[in-house]
Amino acid sequence: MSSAPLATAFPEAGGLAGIAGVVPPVSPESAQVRAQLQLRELILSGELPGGMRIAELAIVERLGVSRTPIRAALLRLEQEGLLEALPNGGYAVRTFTERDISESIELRGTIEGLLARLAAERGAPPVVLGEARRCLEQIDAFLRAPALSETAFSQYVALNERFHALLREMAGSEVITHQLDRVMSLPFASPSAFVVEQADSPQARDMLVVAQDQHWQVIEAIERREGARAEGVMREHSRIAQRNLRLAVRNHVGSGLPGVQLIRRRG
Amino acid sequence: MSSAPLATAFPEAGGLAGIAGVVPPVSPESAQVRAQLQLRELILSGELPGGMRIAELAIVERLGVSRTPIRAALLRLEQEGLLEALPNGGYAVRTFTERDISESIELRGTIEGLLARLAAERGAPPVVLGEARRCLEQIDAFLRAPALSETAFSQYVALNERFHALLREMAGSEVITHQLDRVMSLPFASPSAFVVEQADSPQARDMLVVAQDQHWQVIEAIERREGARAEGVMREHSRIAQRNLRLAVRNHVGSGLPGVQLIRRRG
DNA sequence: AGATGGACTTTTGTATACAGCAATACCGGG
DNA sequence: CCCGGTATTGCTGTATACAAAAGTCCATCT
Repeated sequence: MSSAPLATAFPEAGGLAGIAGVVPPVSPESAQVRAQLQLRELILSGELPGGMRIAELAIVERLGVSRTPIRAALLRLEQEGLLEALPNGGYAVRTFTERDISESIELRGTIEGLLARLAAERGAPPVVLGEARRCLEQIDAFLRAPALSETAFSQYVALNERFHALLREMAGSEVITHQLDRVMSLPFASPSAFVVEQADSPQARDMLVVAQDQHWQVIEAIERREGARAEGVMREHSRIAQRNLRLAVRNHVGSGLPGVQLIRRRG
Repeated sequence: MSSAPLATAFPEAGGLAGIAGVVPPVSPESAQVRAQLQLRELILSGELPGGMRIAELAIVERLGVSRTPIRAALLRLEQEGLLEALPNGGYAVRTFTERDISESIELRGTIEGLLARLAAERGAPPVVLGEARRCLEQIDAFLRAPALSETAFSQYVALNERFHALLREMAGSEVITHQLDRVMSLPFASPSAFVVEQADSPQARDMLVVAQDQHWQVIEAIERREGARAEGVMREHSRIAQRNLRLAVRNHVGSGLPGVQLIRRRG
């Protein structure tokens, strides 16, 4: 607190960090981005529990950066939906009811449906379609095995996200894609949010088989210019996540799942 | 620039404002909010034309507030979609193609459709339904006149927005409503964006009659728990805005419409 | 005892200084 | 005349000082 003149000697590490060593010099990004990432990490890991008031100075001490980048990070996290602004200044860690998450997923499915329909109606670029097919073929290869290893699952997640990204690209709509990104930044709204959680469940593979079939049907619908079908399939596709959400909440699973502590019973 | 020591003598007005009188002491809000509102105003009025790079210092001089609240305002306007962040720091005023706007409207219609469906499926609170009916009856009263005055139009706009707000309330979904708000903050995505523009058109009243019919049909669908119908009507309802957009662009109308300068030919 | 007032503390809002970075312009050499 | 390198300038990122507002706690008065 009294080492002000020294601070500028550590411009990259910033403020107390270089002195107290509170934070290892982790990433080369700007302090703002680092603060944002670290804060998100702290929230999702449960160290900053849902409902807790966030004071800037506390974060300053914790992350070893000055208030300015912290404020920016807090603002961004608020826009992202992880924090809520309190009436008289300051922020609190937001909590989510099961219903909130369910609605996020429904919204995600609706927007993905819109994108799929647009892709079908306008026609998707053949290159992207080709990439999507190849992506799906890779998933097919994974699913050929009767049981899936841990790593197979995480690779599925990667391919799944890639496929969804390609789908967004097919519609060629910057505006809608951008808004979809916003929705997916909400906890658990992303397509693969609960996949890993179900990895050891006996029906886990079957669930993926169903999802993968929907992937193929969407591609087919888009190629055949069947807009309504493409939209419908994507909406239904999102409801797999709904089921997984319900399972996760029922079974109290998910101690390993980052962010579960933010789920509040009753809303 | 050189009056630094004096600045703190004008805490409320802030910095240069109290000295140069660049800005009348308009509102009692915080400097941040004021800056955000004024900046939006400057952008939508075309004083900061589309594509223009925004330097913080320039805004500081213009608004007479220090960099801190300006930065916050810029960040918020970026999230809002009016500015885009440049790769090497700083912002530029975003421009929109006709297609961008069309997609914003389509997205708005899709989300409103989702909300209408949810309201129908879950059942809307009778109180809100009642308010909506009364709102629509007021619009009916306006439309009884064969031709509409300027003020009648602006009152229509107010009632229209109120109706759409009530519709959002019916679904009772905070998450989705919040995202819809985000979408509607994009220029021209709001339900009444182009209504006023068509005020002097001969078919103006007819357009409103059609829109008002859709309003009633949505309410009826929600009351009868007809989810798919409610959704479909709301989607189609948004396409009136699509038509108005096309008209406005074709006729080069809209010199009075705030933000038209942001529409870029070709995308 | 309870309420009320006031001092104190905590926290955010705002202004501003400083450093690094990037673009640009200018100058010298080929 | 053109090219390359360097100085300059302007801008953002960061830190921090200061002020105002909100909350807190205690003492005093009713």
